[in-house]
Amino acid sequence: MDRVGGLTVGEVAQRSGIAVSAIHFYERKGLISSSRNSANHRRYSPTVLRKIAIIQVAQRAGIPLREIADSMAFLPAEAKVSVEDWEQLSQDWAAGLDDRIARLQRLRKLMDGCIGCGCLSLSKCKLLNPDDVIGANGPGPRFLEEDAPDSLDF
Amino acid sequence: MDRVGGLTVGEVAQRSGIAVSAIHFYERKGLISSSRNSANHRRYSPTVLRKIAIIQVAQRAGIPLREIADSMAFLPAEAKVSVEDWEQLSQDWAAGLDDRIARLQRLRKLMDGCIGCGCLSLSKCKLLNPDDVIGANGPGPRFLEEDAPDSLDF
DNA sequence: TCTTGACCTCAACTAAGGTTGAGGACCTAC
DNA sequence: GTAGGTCCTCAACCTTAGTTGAGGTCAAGA
Repeated sequence: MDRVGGLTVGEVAQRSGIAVSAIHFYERKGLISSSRNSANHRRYSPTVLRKIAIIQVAQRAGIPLREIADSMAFLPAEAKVSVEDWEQLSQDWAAGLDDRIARLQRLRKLMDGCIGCGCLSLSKCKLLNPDDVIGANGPGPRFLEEDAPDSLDF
Repeated sequence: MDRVGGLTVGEVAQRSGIAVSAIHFYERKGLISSSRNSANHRRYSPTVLRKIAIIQVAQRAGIPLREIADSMAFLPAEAKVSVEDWEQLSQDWAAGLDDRIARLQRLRKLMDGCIGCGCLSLSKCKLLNPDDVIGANGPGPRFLEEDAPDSLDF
C-alpha cells in the first residue's frame, strides 16, 4: 500500500473518532474531499481532521449537515483552515445557537408559568400559542381561527 | 354519519391544527386513543385536544414521541387531564429542558472562548473534548487515546 | 501461493415523525 | 341512483444521519 499523498480513511477514522462509514458519508455529502492513490484508495490531507472537528462542533450546536456543508463550502480543499475561517464559521453558528437557546428559554419560562395553572386554554394559553414555533413544518396551529372555541372545556 | 360519542378525526384535526395522518400516527404510537362508531369511524373524547396540546408542548421542548408516550401513559383515557397531571408532566419535562439549555449554554461559552483562538487542538481544545457529548450514539471521540498526537499541525 | 487486512462500491436497512396514495366503505344531498 | 365528502386500512415514501452487508480489489507477510 503506497503511503503517498496523506492519511488513509482508516487513519482519519482513528484520529477523528468517527467511523469509516461516516467519513464516506461526509464525503458523499460534500463536507470533505479526498484524492485517490493508484489503488483507488482515498488519501486525505491532514486538514481534513480540523474540518471533521469543526463539523462535530456544529453538529453539537444542532446544525444540520446540509447547512454545515453550505457554511463550509468556501473553505479551501487542501490548505489548513485558517483562524479567520474558523472565526467566521463559529460566529455564524454561535448566532444560531443563541437563537436556539433563547427559544428554549422562552418555552421554559412559559412552562414555569403554566405549572400550577394547568389552563392549557386553546385560545389563551401562551404555551399553546407560541409565536416562535420551531420550524414551519406542516400546517401549524390554527388556534386563532374564527371557529376556535374560547371556552372549550377539554 | 352518527355523531354519537365525540369528535370525529376531522374535527380533532381542525381544532388541534395537526393533520389527520398525524392523529392516526399518534394513535398507532399509543399517545391518544379513540372509540369507534357503527361505521368503524374514530370518535374522540374532547380530552384528546388537551392531550394533543400537551404532546405539542413536549415536542417543542425536544422530547421524542416515545418518551412523551411513556410519560403520558398514566393519564386517564377519557377523563379530563387534571391540573395535577399537567403539573407532574411539565415538571418532568422542564427538568429535561433545563438540561438541554445548560448543555447548549456550555457549548456556546466554549465556542465564544474559541473564537479568535482557532486552536481546535485535538487533545487540548475543550470544544472538541466535551464532557457532555449529546447522546452516546456511536463510538464517540477517542481523542485521549495514547496515539492522539498532541502537536499535530492539522 | 495463500491468507490476512484494509480498502473499494453499491444497495439495503435503521429510527423518528410523519405524508401520500391506492382501493374500499358509508352516509347525505341532489 | 349517483355524486360528493369523510372516513377506513395498508403499503410505500420522505428526510436526516448514518450503519451494515455483499461481493470484489489490492498489497504485504508466512
